[in-house]
Amino acid sequence: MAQDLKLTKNQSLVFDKLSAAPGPLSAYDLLDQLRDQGLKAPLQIYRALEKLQEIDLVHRLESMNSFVACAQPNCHAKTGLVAFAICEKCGVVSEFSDEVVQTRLAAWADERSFTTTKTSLEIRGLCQGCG
Amino acid sequence: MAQDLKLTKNQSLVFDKLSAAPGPLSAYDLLDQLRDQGLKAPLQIYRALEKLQEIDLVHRLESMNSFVACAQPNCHAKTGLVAFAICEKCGVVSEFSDEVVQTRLAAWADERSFTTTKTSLEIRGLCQGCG
DNA sequence: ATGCCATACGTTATATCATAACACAATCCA
DNA sequence: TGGATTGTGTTATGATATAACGTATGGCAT
Repeated sequence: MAQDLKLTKNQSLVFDKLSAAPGPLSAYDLLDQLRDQGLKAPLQIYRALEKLQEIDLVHRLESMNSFVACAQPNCHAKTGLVAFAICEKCGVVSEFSDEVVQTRLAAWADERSFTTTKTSLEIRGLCQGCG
Repeated sequence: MAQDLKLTKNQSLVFDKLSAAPGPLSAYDLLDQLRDQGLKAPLQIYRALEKLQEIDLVHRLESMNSFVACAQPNCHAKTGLVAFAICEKCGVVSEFSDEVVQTRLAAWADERSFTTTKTSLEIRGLCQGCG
């Protein structure tokens, strides 16, 4: 509910749902949960998600086709690297960032004149509680 | 065509196609290309891919729902970390591995008693030729 | 305010990716 | 040789994502 200032109605609905959720949600999970508020079609969700990702309020988890609210808005998205640890049992996602990894990958890219636009780093496994 | 020794017919067909391809292929790309050889249903492809991934001959690119043959079979899959740089223009995928990144992620996990089963690391952008 | 432009919205249809469930065949190996 | 495991073929269905179209809304320069 925080910085909804610039957000449109659909974007706010989607962001608020994601923020309140205990774990990642798929686009269709979101759609199901937002039918009450008048959303009816997948595109309404996907468009909101697209915008939210652009402004780094939401991240997409590539390995599970789902989405999470950013844990620290305006924080480490700027660093260019956001990483996730995903518990395959309880579904909890931990977002983190690591300078060393980031630097290392930047060096790899630089050596090869590779221009990075987006990096996704996802660790799957079992969290402390579930392991 | 290399170590097909243990592979079944479908697995070989899929692996050979992927090995010969200049870039990643989706399951349905593979299906289209293998209809001549008698494959008819998506499941035949997915099952072969599943097995090939288990034995580390094939990797899945999470960020694009497609698959590549492993560049160095029996090599850095063992290290527990395989990374990919994907050119969004020409589609070329570079597979690499990095000890430092791997160590760093292992440390992160260890500190939190997170048991890693699989890590995916994908860098998207433009390769030297396309940048 | 008026007009323009960019962005967002709503809707229908369709494309793309992936698995469930079931029956049968091949292979391993005790 | 027979039981277990793994692979196969097939049909059906589920899940994820985008194309294409027209309308509406909001910022902002004139």
